[in-house]
Amino acid sequence: MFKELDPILHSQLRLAVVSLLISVKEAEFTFIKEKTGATAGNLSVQLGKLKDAGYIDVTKQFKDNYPLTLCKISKKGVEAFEEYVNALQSYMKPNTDSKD
Amino acid sequence: MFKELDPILHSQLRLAVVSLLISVKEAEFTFIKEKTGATAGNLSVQLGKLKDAGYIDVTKQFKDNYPLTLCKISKKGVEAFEEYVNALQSYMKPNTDSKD
DNA sequence: ATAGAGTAGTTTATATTATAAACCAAATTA
DNA sequence: TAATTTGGTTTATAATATAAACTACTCTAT
Repeated sequence: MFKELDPILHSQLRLAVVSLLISVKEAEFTFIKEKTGATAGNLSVQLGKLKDAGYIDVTKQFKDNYPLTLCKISKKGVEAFEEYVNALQSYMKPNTDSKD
Repeated sequence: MFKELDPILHSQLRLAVVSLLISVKEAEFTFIKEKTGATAGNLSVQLGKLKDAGYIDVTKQFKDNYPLTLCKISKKGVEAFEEYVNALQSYMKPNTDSKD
């Protein structure tokens, strides 16, 4: 009846990050922070979880002497997002009676 | 850019309950338990939260000597659900560039 | 050269949430 | 009348999310 919702994506911030990365392909830590309105600490933790899950690739560099964290969505991340969106349909369209 | 997701509904079980109640109008505790696959304890807690939020109405009766808990979606619940689904669109359709 | 403020994050501690286990009250069955 | 079952609730614990504090630098002004 109701599909499982990937717990990695069922988090407002992580979902926003993945959603954002799907549209922009690559983004800096601070850019994501601004767009999502997250605090740096929270974002740091959630990016770590997305990385651990293999949903994003994180590369750390230096730019103009400052540390720079770049994030990219992975194939697995795109697939998980699509699957998550698909699962949500089962909650949003309650009367799609496909024999439970 | 990303809309807030109502924390009351941003829970797999509570969302399933509300989704279910929107389609059936009224349901018994055990029916909801079966349909959602939740444990009784968890369901009891989450129904309490939905009730406290005013999203559902809970009436307790007796039927054939046994206690019977009936749940109905409220107007507020329907509205919150619609608002939640609407908010989700901002995550699912990342390129709907409506000036952040 | 060094104190103060700013950048870019990470770590840690705390609050919140979800879940499971234990419990309660009554009814049914053996 | 002693299990067992029904229909839950409460409580304890595990998992998650978030904020606050901290690290490690860099830049600027004195």
